Parts: sequence; C-alpha cells; structure tokens
Amino acid sequence: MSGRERRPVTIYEVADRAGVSIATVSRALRDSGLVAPATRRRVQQVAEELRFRPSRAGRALAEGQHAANGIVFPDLSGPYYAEVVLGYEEVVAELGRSVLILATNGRAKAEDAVHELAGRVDGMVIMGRTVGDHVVVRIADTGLPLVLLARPPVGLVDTVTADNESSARDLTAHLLGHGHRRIAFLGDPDESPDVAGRYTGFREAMTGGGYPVPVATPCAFDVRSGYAAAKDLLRTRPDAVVCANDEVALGALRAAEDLGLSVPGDLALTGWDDIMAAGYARLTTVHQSMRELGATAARWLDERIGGAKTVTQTLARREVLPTRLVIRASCGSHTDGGTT
Amino acid sequence: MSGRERRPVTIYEVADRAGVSIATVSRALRDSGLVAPATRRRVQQVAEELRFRPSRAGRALAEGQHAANGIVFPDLSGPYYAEVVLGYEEVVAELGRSVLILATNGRAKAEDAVHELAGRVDGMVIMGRTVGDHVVVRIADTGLPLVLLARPPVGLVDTVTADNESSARDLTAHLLGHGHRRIAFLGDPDESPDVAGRYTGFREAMTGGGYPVPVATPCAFDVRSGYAAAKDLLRTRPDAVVCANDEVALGALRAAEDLGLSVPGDLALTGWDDIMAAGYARLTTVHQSMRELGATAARWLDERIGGAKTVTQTLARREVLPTRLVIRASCGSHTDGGTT
DNA sequence: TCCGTCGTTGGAAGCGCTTACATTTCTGTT
DNA sequence: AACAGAAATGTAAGCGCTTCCAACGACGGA
Repeated sequence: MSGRERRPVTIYEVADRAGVSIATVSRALRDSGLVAPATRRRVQQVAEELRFRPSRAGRALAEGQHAANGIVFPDLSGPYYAEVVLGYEEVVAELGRSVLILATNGRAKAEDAVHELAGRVDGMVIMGRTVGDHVVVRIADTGLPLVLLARPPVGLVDTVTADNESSARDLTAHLLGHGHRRIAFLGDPDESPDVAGRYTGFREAMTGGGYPVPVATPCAFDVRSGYAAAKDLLRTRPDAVVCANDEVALGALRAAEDLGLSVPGDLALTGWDDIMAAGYARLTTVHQSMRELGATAARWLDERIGGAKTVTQTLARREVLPTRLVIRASCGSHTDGGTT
Repeated sequence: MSGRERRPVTIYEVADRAGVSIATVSRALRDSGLVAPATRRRVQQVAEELRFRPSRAGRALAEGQHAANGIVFPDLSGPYYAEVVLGYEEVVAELGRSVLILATNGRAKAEDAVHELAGRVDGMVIMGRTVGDHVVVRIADTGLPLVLLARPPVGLVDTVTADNESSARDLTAHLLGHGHRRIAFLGDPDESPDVAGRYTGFREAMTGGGYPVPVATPCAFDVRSGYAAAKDLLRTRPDAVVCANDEVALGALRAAEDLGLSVPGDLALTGWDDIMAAGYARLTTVHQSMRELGATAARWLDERIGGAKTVTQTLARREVLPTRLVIRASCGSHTDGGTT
C-alpha cells in the first residue's frame, strides 16, 4: 500500500532488464512489425513485471503531440453543457485520446486559461459565451485545430450549431396559432449566440405575422434570474412569454404562480433545451440533441487533427443540427406531450 | 487567419531575439528575483511580441509535473456527476491547474484508460462505480496522490463520501412514521457503494422498527430502468418504495401512473439526490451538495500533491459530508416542500 | 591596487521518449 | 562458399524546458 515516494520506472530500466536498447523497447511496445517476435515477447513481459508506463510528457515532447483534446464551455450547472461534454468525451475517448475541460464560468482569467489549455492539446472545441473572437482568431492562427460550438463562425474555423432560428419561428408561430398576440421574449440576445438566434427567429415570426416585435427582456440563464425577471415582466401582462431556455421558463413559471396567474390559462410559457425538469413541469420547449452536438464537434476535430487521415479540408465546415418542437401543456395546447 | 502550418515559437527564438541565453529567458519569465530588471523587461517584451507560450510538454518533462488533475466518474448523464465535476473543476482551476476527465461509462477498457490518465496528471479523484479496488491500489502504489469519492475507502487513500446511511435511516423512519409498513427498496446495492450505504441504512431502520427487511430489487440508474423495474415490483403491492436515486423514482412514478396507482395515495415514493426534476415531480428525496463533494476532493488532492505546502498527512483522511432530507408530497406527507 | 563577494548570466546536463540512420546478423542465391 | 539484401537491433540526435554550476563583471573594503 505504498507510502514511500517512488520514481516511476523508465524505458531504460526495461531495456536493461530485457537486455536490449531503449529503441527496441520503444518499438516492441508500440510498432507492429520491425521487432523479432521473441524479443517483443521478452520486452513485453519485462515491461509488465516492472509495471512500466511510458511517460506521457516524454512521448508528448518526442512526438510533438499530446493525444488530448480540449473543450471550453461556460459552465456545467445546467444539463445542457453536461450533455454536450458527455457526447464529446465519449467520442474523444473512443479515439484513444484524453479530454481536458475548462469552464470559463465568470472567471476573470478565462482568456489565459484558454491559451494555457491550447498548449496542452492537439485541438479543441470552444463553445459560445466563453471567450471573444479575438481569442479564437489568435489560437486558430497558431495552427491549432479548432471547432466552434454554438457560436457564430469566425474566420475559417469549423462551426457546429443547433438550429435556433427556424425552431424559434416554429415555436412563435405555434403560439400565434393559439391566439396569443402580446408575446414577450425573456433572455439576453447579447449574452449568448444561441439566444441571439432564438430572438431572431422570434422576431421574424412576429414580423411575418404582422405583429409588433417587443424588445427582449435580458435575463441570465438560471431559474432564480428567470424568476426575478419574470416578476417584473409579467406586470406588463403579456399573453405569452418565450424564454431563452428551460431554466428561465421554470423560473417564470414560479413567478406566475406567485402572481396568481395560471399557466397556460392566463399565460403561455415556453422554454428551450428540453431538460428533464421541463417534462415534469409540462413545459413546451425545443429539443436538441446536445450529445450529438458534442459528438459531431469531436469527430470534426479529429478529422482536422488528422486522426482519420482523411483528405484535409481547406474550407471551413458549417453544420446546423436540427431541433424539434416539444409541445406540452404550458403553451396552451390541448395535446399534452407528457414527460417524454 | 492562418492556414499554413506553423511551428510554435520556442524559448530559443526568444533568447535569440532578446540577445540572452535560454536560461535567462526561462528565469525572466517565471522567477521573481535572479534577473536584472532591465533584462527581464526586454525578455518579457520579446516574448510578448513573438507570442511565446512555453511548451507544456517541455515543462512537464523538465519539472516532472503536469500541473493537471484528473477525475474519473461513471458518466455525466444525470445532474449528479455533472455537479461534482463542476465543483471539482472550479477549485482545481483556481489552483492554476488543468482538469482531465474520464467517463468510464460502460467502457470495456476503463482500466487502461484510468492508468493512462494516471500518467498525465499529478493526482486524481476516482469515484465509485468506475473501476475496481485493485486499480486504485495499483495506482496508489505508484505514489500518485489519490482521493476517492463516493466509494468505500481503500488502503491509505483519502476518501470523501456523502452520508448515505443515516439519511437512509431518517428517510425510512419518516416513511414508517406515515404508517407505511410494506416498504420496498429499488436499486442495486452491489452496483454502487452509494446504493449499498442507502440500503444498509434502510435495513437498519426497518430492523430497528421490528419490521422484516425486503431484499433489494436491482435496477440501473436511469428513468427507463426505474420504470421497467417498478412495473414488476409494484405488482407486489408495496405501501412505499425507496428508490436508489431520483431518476429511478421518477421512472417508478410513471409506472405507478400507468398502473393507475395514485402517489402518494396508494403508494409512497422517495428518491435521492434532489435533482431539479425531483422538485417539479414533488418527489421526497435526499439532498446532498454535489459541488461540495467535488470541491472537497479537489482541495484534499491539492494538499496531497503538495500545492498547499501543508504538513504532509501520513494517515488517510475520511470525511462524510452531511445530507438533508427533503420532504415533498410523494411520501404522503402533508407538508409540501415545493420545488426548492 | 588587489581580492573577496555578490548579483547576473551562460553553459550544459538532463527529463523520458521517438526515430532517422548506422550497424550487425541472418537469409537465400548463385 | 561468398555475397547481396532483408531483418533486427543499436546509436544517438533531438523534442523544449528547468536548473545546477561555473564564469564573469562590478563593486567595496582593506
């Protein structure tokens, strides 16, 4: 059970004990050919006995590769980012590489942290609402493979996003179809590219229907903020509120309750992301496969890194993953999708 | 906007341009003293101009340190692990180190992956339900600082857990207090140390009250499994079901609905973890601060690594973080805790 | 004026690994 | 039996950085 400090065993010791050179050890433990079967067996056995694990730092330095990928996201508190990271990790791990994560949160030194991360990986994913474009540009200039997730394209960098605008249009159209006219938007388009897209789609649908477009009511992404902002917003007596995400909608739902408003009777409410709690709160929302977002980004990144030895793309790739409206009770619909 | 592959700038180029040796560059960019102010300024300026970022691999090899910590968890799908990881990341990042994550999921090569991870970090956290004790022992033998999270202690390794047993006792006692007698346990104690603890507390309370202890009904951790397992279990007409976690309870809740059983009228139901959806489903459950678990593990790990230069502990530390019963409607209580 | 010091800086030896290239050892051929 | 060529292995040069140790001036006291 140890206790004593213990220097890890190096390739030299294995070489010594196996009576070969370190070059042979290196080859025996990795290459397929180039080593006599008998030698290989002997080396492998010695390595096993000594519990030899090649030093990552040594390999990284010699190969000029880290065998690791990074991902930068705002935080992990909601289910949203957790799912994205999960999808990412799954694919990256399958490719035999490690995953470094970095939550910028409200962290002051986020930029430095991102640069630091860039120095430890062979490629990374940067999500929206983390660092500014200038950071992306600077890192891309380095030659480091990059994929942007849920943020507007920058330069020649690959970008994966979920379809916010069209689902926002659909959602708003649905609300209009229910007869709602005074529809408010709760969320800050300036804070997140996703919200910006949602607001755009919302605006288009309103304008398209010939209705005036209200300004967005800024609001952070958590239940508490949604509650607080909704408390104010609801005084203006909207028919419906399109919320930037489910957590905000859940907060708004609570505010409505507190104000004695029945949902969907007095007020229709919609969210975004289709988190688990949304199902139980009967919240109409928009579903997107977060895991698929993460997985797609991981695969693209791998292609750029060259793992798949595919034809190297010259142009930037763009992809907008589809989303799906989930109609539940909160928007005033008659059909109730339940918790699925 | 780049395009061309570009070798990162090395310490040599900085040294050249600044007209000093690489040793001086290294010192100027890190040490506090030992370099003439004028020299330091010049070097820093050149480094800035060249956008020099010391190679991590180079540093790691020279220093014998990675400045990175790892964390191994089963998956990230529920809010549970995501929160733990978030708490962990927050503290580790504050300490100026990077975070490597590894989800073992159902992955076949989990052990190898954990060993691989061990080679990239200066210390790591291993959660329950990921890899066997022999892996922990082998890595601990290496001298690598380790902290176990939500799993039984192994050897001299520090361990942080949440208090499962006593809250299980309380929860069960509460159920008995409501008059329930035929109480079932839904979850697999062999699958997870946490569940094992919960089942133990459950058993103690039942035995203590003089009631027979039913065997646990095995069940995986997701809603679907909970639903399926509950469908069968409910045929035995229990008064109440203590579920291993909230997701399972949510599944059971659905099963009850499908079977036409009213909760809590015909059946009391409890969960564990107090995830967001639990509030909206009015689920009685047990709350624990997942973030605090992760944060505590991170701090302990840092002490072991020596970051805090504290007195080196010789003995293994153990800590059981407190949990809190959250009584809502699903257990048949009269008070309804709402969604908070 | 000489010498011991201290503050600065450079030289160079690794850290543990991969890999190009050189060398040795087998093959099979003629 | 001699030799070309293939197969196996060894040698050694890095990869980019940190840091020990030596070298070098400049400075102050004797």
